[in-house]
Amino acid sequence: MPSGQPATTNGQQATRLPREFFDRAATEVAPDLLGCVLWHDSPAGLVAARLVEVEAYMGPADPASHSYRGQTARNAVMFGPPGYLYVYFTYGMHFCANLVCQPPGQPEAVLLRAGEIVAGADLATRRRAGERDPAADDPVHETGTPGGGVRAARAGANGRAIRPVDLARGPARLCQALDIDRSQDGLDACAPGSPVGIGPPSAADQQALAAGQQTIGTGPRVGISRAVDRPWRYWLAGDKHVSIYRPVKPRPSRRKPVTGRDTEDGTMLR
DNA sequence: TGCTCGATTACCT
DNA sequence: GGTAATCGAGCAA
Repeated sequence: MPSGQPATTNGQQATRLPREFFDRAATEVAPDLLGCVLWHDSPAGLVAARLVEVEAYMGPADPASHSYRGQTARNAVMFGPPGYLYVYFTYGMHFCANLVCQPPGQPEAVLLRAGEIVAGADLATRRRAGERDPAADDPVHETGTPGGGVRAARAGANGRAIRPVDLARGPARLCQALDIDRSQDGLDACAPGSPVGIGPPSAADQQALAAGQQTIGTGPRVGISRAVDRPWRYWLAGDKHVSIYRPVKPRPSRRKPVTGRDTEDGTMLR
């Protein structure tokens, strides 16, 4: 049962990052989020991930940001107060989660790209394998996950085992492991009682970072075609849970078939 | 209203 | 390494 303020793996109550933590530029918040623990306490159980990779999106000044073109129904949460979860749907089948930064009206956010599952690994594995949460038997949830059926079919097709390192390695995988979708859009990660929250790094992580044993890598963001020169991606150097960097590649056109006549060379333009 | 593209992933060769 | 899957958002006409 969701308690809103879940116990950690050692039974203690989790501490949430304060809202002031997010009331800064996304480029300042992003590296500080590395090592922090994001959790979702759903009806099916608690899953928590230690963040190892994030990206900063800087609002109207950043052509790669969803808020670059102004406020819409989709990105409205970005324009609100800091510490809220902004979840969007992309590629027809994936969800990605962000944490909103800066005060209302300054739509900056940090994309959560990858993490290490530190609690609820069994539940996360089942979700990643395409199984629906047993507790999520309401019809809205059942149909509210576009692509879920595809994923389930694919995962079930060959029963390929999901390696623990791959459970939350990638923004969409992270969302799937934590069962985050558009129904979590707009949740307050800082509010006591919220099913989604984020806490500070473990003592070991804090020590390692402070002592310089753990360093932070920076580089260009993944999968974007604009503002590719800005090194606003941050990760824990050497961590095996960091996703694989793939520069964006222009896709060939996918024009729908035209009845009667194709193009000269037979290729289907988009 | 129709078209294009996308902050991705899994599968196949 | 290449590509299919899949559909919502945003833009142009």
